[in-house]
Amino acid sequence: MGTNENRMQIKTQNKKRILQCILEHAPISRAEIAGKMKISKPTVSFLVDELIQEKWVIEKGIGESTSQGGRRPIHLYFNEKAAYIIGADIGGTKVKIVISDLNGNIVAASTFQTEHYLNTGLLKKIAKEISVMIQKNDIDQQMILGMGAGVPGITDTTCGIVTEAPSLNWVRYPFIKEAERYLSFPIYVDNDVNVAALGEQWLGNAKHKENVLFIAIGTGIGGGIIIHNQLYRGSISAAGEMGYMVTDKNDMKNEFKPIFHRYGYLESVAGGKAIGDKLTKLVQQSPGHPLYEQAKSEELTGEMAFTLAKKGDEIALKVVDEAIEHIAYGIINAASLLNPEVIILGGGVFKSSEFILPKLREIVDHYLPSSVELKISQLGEDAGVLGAVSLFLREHESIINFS
Amino acid sequence: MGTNENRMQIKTQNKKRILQCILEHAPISRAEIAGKMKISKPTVSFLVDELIQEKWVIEKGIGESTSQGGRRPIHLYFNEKAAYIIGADIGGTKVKIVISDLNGNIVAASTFQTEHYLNTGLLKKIAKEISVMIQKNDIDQQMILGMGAGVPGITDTTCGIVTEAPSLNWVRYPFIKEAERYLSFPIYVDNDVNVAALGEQWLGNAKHKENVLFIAIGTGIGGGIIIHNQLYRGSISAAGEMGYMVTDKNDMKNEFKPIFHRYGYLESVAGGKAIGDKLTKLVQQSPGHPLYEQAKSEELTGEMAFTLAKKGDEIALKVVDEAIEHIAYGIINAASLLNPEVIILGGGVFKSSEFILPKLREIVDHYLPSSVELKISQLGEDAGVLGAVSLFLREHESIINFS
DNA sequence: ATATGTTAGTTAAACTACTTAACTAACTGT
DNA sequence: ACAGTTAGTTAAGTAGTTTAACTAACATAT
Repeated sequence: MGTNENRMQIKTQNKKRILQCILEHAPISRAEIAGKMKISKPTVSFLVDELIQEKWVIEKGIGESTSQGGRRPIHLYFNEKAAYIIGADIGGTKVKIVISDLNGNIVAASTFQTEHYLNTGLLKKIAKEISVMIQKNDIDQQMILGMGAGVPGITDTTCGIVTEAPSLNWVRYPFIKEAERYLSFPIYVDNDVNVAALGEQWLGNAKHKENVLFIAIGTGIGGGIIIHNQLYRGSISAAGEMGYMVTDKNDMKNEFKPIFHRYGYLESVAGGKAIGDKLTKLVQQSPGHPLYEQAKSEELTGEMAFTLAKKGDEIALKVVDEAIEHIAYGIINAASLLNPEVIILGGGVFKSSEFILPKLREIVDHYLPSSVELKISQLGEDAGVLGAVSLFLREHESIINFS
Repeated sequence: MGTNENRMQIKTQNKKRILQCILEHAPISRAEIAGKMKISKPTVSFLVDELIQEKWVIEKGIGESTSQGGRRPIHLYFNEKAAYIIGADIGGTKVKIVISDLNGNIVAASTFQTEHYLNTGLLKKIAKEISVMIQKNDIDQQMILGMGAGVPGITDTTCGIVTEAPSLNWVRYPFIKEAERYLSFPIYVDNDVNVAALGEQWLGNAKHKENVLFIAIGTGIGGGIIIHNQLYRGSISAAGEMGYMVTDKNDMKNEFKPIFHRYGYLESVAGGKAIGDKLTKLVQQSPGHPLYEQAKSEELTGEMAFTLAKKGDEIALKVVDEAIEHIAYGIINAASLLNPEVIILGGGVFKSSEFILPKLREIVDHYLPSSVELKISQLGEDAGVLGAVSLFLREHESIINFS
């Protein structure tokens, strides 16, 4: 009957704030915390003692007195090894799983190809893989807090259902419900790009930025938006769908047919697949081109286009430059609207970042009134898994849940 | 020394939540509040009694028992007349001021032309106008909580400085500091479009929507973004600058020169001024056109273009249709990225909404995968002033400050 | 009419988690 | 060794909440 919510809340809240403070400013003393957080010294001492008992915090070493003397402070540290979290990046071609500590240090990692398990139960395989990782690394089962996962599709994060993930053949797939059949800890899912954005904000190039746009350019083009330090998913989890942007009004009318839903204009002219297709088409019309024969029998890829372009191939250069231009206008549009502190570029295409970034910057800086920081994903391949860990940390209601 | 912040906070917070609950669900009883908010009955009773003492809440009438009997509940109402707030919409051509009660009912309104007071102290005039309004309507000075204001320019809301407002000749104008010279209550400023967005969310077509995009198309084009029920201003207060969007890659390269800063591509092809200019140019080349002579001596306006287009004039129709197309692509781009619940169209151009809206809807619905609610501003001319009132209510730290 | 059950709102006591004030511990400099 | 300073603890007090038990006011059935 009734709840202690009000009374409880204030204590839990203070505890969380103190833990957050220790995490950010370690090493730090009890006295310093009391000063910073405007909580009285006895309260801080009491709550810190509880946190130490619960293993979230450790005392280690003592600091120096000031020049005016005084007792030396006891250093408090966040105990990053207090618990572990699983991060899973489920892609169309491969699945990446890590076990991470609370500071995002990867203590174990594993990868497998998606295709072999698409029909035989992907989550069963994931659970098995996790159990192997736990055993191999001799981790206490009890110390695993839970799992975060990123999936390539529209996800209803509140009920844990993947609305649509074409590359996994999932439609209204009850991800969390399925996962809970094999895994006995709490699980959270979100779109892979959103998750990657969280990763970059936690440990990458968007650290300490309140408003972030993460743009992933792989086969298609997607965006993850962080606003006021919070993931913004939109009214129906469709925020960040940059692939649907229109950067050329006339081209739009002449060539583009929005017949295939889930496939937007910008993707159709600047996505990885689109670049590959266009290259294939042009090379097929150019006898004498080094890939002329190859292009007759198979589709060339976007990656090939960038490799060729870097070598100075004119056809590839043309294809690539045009794609870059479209992306630049997409970025201008997004930045005009969102005015983020930083825009992070990720996804497969950006392995050629040294090649692309200067070109992008030139166009963007030229047309945008207020300049934006434009950076490449710092975590690269790990953005997904670490973001998944971050997702868990943010969503899970526990002492460790910072906002 | 030290603060009672922790203890105080929880009480104030509960009080605010209760007041908010009464505001939303009036008439409501103490018992109902206790149930809804999960606060114990004695606490609710105590806090409600305080709120009644402070005049925020009034008891009025009693409700019916349930069919199973029981004491009849006492109806609690939010006392919308507990205090009054000034809302000011400062435009390039006119200034509109209202005195509003706490529910946004306008109890007094006044308007004057901006130009006469641009150099002789706009804020002094505003203060004078307010004082006249207060006297005329016999309002107790003490009951005025403060003022919110919207200005047509980039505004640093944290320190109350208008960074740039071309139509007012303001550069780094210390708005709040100036205002406080003449007015003795707290004041908040923000960009006019942001403020209008707040207005629509409070009392207009965006009511109860968490994520809103307000697009104002007047001389230029601007946007106001509400995300997670909070105004999103961007990293340097430049969010929503939709005027800088690019909807036509080639046109961009050929014609558009971003020479004049603070003037974007989309504005340059679809803003009110741009429409007028284009019409003028085309009419000048069309001898026999009803406005042929007029166009030689003066610039035609965007409004004229719409009036003509509605009558079926082919030249105007062409100009207007092209602008609408650009705006539609702008909306598609914005909606792709933001996926808001609703997009509200406001600003001068949308006096011709019956004409424009169907055309816009057709293009947008055709190219956007997830359909968006596209609506005209419900508050119209009052969006600014009422939004300004809402701005005050949100920003001001008082019992009335809901989030 | 009266008894019974139900719901609204109040009162009194208990409890939680905070604060202040005064303490001890441990250090620097003269 | 003594004064001055800072870190952390202890003890008492306080604010704001809760629970439990109350009164008030109603409907329905006997």
